[in-house]
Amino acid sequence: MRPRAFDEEQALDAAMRVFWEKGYEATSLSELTEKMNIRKPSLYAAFGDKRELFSRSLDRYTAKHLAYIKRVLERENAVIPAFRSLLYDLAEGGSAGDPALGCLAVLTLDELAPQEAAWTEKAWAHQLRLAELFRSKIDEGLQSGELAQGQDAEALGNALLASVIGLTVMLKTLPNPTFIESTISATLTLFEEAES
Amino acid sequence: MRPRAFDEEQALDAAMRVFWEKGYEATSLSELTEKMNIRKPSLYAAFGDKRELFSRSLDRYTAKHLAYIKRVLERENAVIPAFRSLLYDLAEGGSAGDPALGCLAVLTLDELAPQEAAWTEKAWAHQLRLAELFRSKIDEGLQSGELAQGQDAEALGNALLASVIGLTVMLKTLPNPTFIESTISATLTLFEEAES
DNA sequence: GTCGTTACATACCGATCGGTACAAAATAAA
DNA sequence: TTTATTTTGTACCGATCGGTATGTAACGAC
Repeated sequence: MRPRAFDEEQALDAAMRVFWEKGYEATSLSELTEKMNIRKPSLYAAFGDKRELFSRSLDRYTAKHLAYIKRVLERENAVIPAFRSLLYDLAEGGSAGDPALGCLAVLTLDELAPQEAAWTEKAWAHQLRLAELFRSKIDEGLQSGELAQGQDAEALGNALLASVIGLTVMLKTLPNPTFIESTISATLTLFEEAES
Repeated sequence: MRPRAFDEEQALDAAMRVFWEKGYEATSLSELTEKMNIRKPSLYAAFGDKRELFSRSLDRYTAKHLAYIKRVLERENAVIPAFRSLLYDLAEGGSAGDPALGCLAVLTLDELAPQEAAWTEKAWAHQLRLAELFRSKIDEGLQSGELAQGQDAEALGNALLASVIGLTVMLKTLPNPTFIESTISATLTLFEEAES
């Protein structure tokens, strides 16, 4: 009967951001309630416990992240420029504008792999969706003739995903721009035609 | 005057292993003392606090890891087979024999980047040493004629490092072998000659 | 207005966290 | 054998952890 004094999605966004910055273990309820600007009982009433809150944060993150990657890949029709655009976008911090933030799904894989199977499965499923996205974009290039026949779109997509993950992790330390630049340009040579 | 009842390096190895499996935050002193098989006062006398113990564990890890990578790359004279060997070795769990363990240096970058600059600098310095190792191996291939001239050894090394990091993270969820196999084979096409 | 219900803030819970005081035990030097 | 010194195990410290009991405030229904 008494209405919520806070916006649930807004609070969830704040929680997602904290988990994104610090990971699950290093995030305390005190910091969560502070950044979400609600008190603990409200948090527990609306989201359950810390684990459920993280789970919902991760869901929200992967949904937004997938949409963001899809959007970036669609900015360019041609495949190689599209991936070049994606890689440079990531280097500049992607949707959040901060390269040092990294990726919550990757952090979940890395930090929580041994201990929380359900979460790492979520995070991995997200990577598989990205791989599928990559593959379908590459398929477009194969059909349009931009890419030479004989390349394995799925394998290439997987390799690009590995590169994206690796690059994302490296960016957390803000390496110098020439390092990033050279890494990206070499990564894009994955698209060069293989001479069987 | 009273001698140590435990071997310091052995205890440090045990600590390193726990941090490696769980990360810094999720590792408690209780678990450390249990796995190291020493009591807390002994731990603090020998290693300082938890942070110093982690720091020494990380140093030990990077030293061993660098030596391991170097060893693997030297197993094959030719560059491409050497990197193929490295990637498949990682897929089978590397020196520890467990792919799901991942890499402590990568985990440090990912988990501790915002909060502990000294550690992430150490972890990043390690990645730079790996990149340099990759570059010098690639240079060998350029000089021997195995690789076509005109390739940027440093850029290629960086891109391979990104792939290795990404692959390592992916392996923490034990994806199916065909996924890994296709990722590796596509990654190795980085060595295909670029047609300027 | 009154009532029923919900969300709110405060204040608290046991458990565990990282870290230490202290005294017994073990050794090398004398 | 005594003594000085270090390590050891136990038992404990304050702080913080995730999570909750409780009473009050704010609304919709009537």
